[in-house]
Amino acid sequence: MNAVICTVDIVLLTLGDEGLSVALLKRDRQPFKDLAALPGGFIHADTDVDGFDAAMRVLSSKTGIHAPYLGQLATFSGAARDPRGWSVSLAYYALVPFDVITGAGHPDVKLVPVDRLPALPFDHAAIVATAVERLRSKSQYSSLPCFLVGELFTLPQLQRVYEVLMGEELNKVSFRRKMTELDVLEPVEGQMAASGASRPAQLYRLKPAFRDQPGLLKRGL
Amino acid sequence: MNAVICTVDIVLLTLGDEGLSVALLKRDRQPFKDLAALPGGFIHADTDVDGFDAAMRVLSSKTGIHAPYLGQLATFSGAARDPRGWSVSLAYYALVPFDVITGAGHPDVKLVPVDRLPALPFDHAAIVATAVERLRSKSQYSSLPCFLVGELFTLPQLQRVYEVLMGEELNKVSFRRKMTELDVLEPVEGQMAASGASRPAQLYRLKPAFRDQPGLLKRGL
DNA sequence: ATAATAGTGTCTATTAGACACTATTAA
DNA sequence: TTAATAGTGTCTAATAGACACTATTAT
Repeated sequence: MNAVICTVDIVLLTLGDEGLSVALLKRDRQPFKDLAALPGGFIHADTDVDGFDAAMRVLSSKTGIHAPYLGQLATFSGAARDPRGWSVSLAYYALVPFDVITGAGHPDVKLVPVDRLPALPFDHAAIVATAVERLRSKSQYSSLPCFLVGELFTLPQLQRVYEVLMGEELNKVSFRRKMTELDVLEPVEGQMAASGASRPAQLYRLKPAFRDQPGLLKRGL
Repeated sequence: MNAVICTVDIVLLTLGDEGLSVALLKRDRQPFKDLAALPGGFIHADTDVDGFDAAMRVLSSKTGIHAPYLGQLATFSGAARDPRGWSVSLAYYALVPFDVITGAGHPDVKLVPVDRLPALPFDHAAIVATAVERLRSKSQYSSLPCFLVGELFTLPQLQRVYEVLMGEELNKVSFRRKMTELDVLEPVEGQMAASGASRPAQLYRLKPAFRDQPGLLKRGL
């Protein structure tokens, strides 16, 4: 009755010069050996506490990255998605600042813009699409995009992140009102970001209570 | 490496006189035999196409009910949730009009208000809580609650459903504006609902395109 | 006619966006 | 000083809610 392959797959997203990108890894075993795919692996029933724990293990062992945000995405399952048999993939999505990936210096990790994906094995294309959709949706009404910037950031930087995710320009006054309403940021006193030949911007960071999970707005934008 | 129990559990929700309620079934086997629990069962890797297919099978075989809405909720997993070992439960939630459950006449199915749940086996209490939260959240900005009323309904009936789910009274004019904006309903010409000694209300039904999935609002409420 | 609830027109309050103005830096 | 971008005050537009009025039924 039961002969199900149980795996975890991670959609590690970041925002770089080429837009929203996903981390892909060359597969080191069959099936689809040597193809670029999502970082993933089997559930280790003897050592993993639960799916989230397995996701953290897979993410850090395959990429060396500790993401500030890691959340359950959805579960992809069925007889057709893996040639080895009926399988379940617990898909998680992680958000991480660009320089955390480049800085981790894992040479196998390739960042690929989500709108220029190569053909992916299994149903990984659908998993990535679901993750992107989830991130874009949550960007409408939460502070989730804050996990794509570094620990310290300015409001103009953050606004540009929101704008890329939402695919539209945002009103500066409204955006700042919404950030105030979200109430997840605190200014870092005295510090300013060095920009070009213009006024430097106030630096902010996430309030401690929101470093692991986003804050939510009543009304979006 | 793999010895994972793969199951499906269904949170079947409906709206009755006692408020939002969940369908529980007396377990017919160990563990927790004879305790009330969510309808669930093992994945049948030899016959189920995928998790959704397994959820439909479990729902109809255990309760005899075909729900107008069935969606993936989340996946609950880990070493501790099932005494038999490391397990994965693909949790789905289903919405169904009250009279579909009572009319199906499955005597084992007990409807229990979600705010007066008995102690439940496994992590079923957490699964139900997640489903209720999801439904309440989606009620803010989608037509999901429409799946809790019958095929034909009036706007005052639907508004009462939204009010129960959201736990607050809604402005009649605003509610109707939002329903118009959602654009998922069509009036059933000529028909009126028989009420008491007052003006009968126009009957509506879901537009065919929205009979399987809800419509969404830009701005909530 | 009266009571009861459905449905709508319209005014007011709240929220979002446009726009302009001041602030602060490098060159 | 100018150029460039940060940050804010304030007016206008859009949206949501309050309230009252008309509509339609049973008694």
